[in-house]
Amino acid sequence: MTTSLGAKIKRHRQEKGYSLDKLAELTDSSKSYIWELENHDTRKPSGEKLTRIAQALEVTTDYLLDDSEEPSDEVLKEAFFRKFSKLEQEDQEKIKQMIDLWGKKD
Amino acid sequence: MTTSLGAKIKRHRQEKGYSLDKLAELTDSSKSYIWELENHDTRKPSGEKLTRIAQALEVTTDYLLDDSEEPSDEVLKEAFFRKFSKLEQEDQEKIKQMIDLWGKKD
DNA sequence: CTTTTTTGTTCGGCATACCGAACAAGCTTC
DNA sequence: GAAGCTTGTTCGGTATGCCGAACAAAAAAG
Repeated sequence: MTTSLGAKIKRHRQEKGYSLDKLAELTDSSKSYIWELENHDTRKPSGEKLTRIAQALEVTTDYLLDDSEEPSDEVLKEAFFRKFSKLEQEDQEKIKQMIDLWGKKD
Repeated sequence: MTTSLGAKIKRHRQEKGYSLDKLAELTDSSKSYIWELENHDTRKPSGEKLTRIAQALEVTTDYLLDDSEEPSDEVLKEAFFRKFSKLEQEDQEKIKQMIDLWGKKD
């Protein structure tokens, strides 16, 4: 049961309640192109577009490209981590400390 | 200190001792295109090409695309991740929310 | 209902991703 | 030196990524 790139984009976009326009805006794309991606499986977006879309939908590029994979916890976690990487160093440190703290409680 | 996509490909290709031809073969590309990627920073490879290249060079697509990241960060990611995954679901959610919040400030 | 706003769809066209093949510039080995 | 490899470079062409803007459908407001 293969799930195409287009179907994945559509599913995650709708799960997030985004219109074509909204997702286009979030990814610096045109809504017509987003529509083409969803409905014509022949399209091969550039790495840049793909990462923008993956970020907006909070999944990984690898997940989007792989025809068979289901959105597992791993995928969501990785997408989450990408956000973390974008934070300022200082804030990253705070989060790390928190994780250390929580990790020790029982 | 930004490192462009082209520079990264070239560096990792040479570190692995691959010729243009060899990398092209590994990624189902033409060597002329690989050369263009390395030497013309205007190029924006498709998601498919990008993942093939990332696989051949044993790096991540995110690393290739992000202008600032250093390869050693990859190791840090994994360590951070392992800790995070050990937290209880509830605590993971809290961390997520915090990251979302901090990510939005500018 | 009619009008307005939001959403999805189609289409023509410019820019560029990507290729094959030819050309150059090193090498080795004779 | 020349002949033969192996690398890197250039270039013309085709396919397609991606856009804007117009059109259609549906939903919300009046």
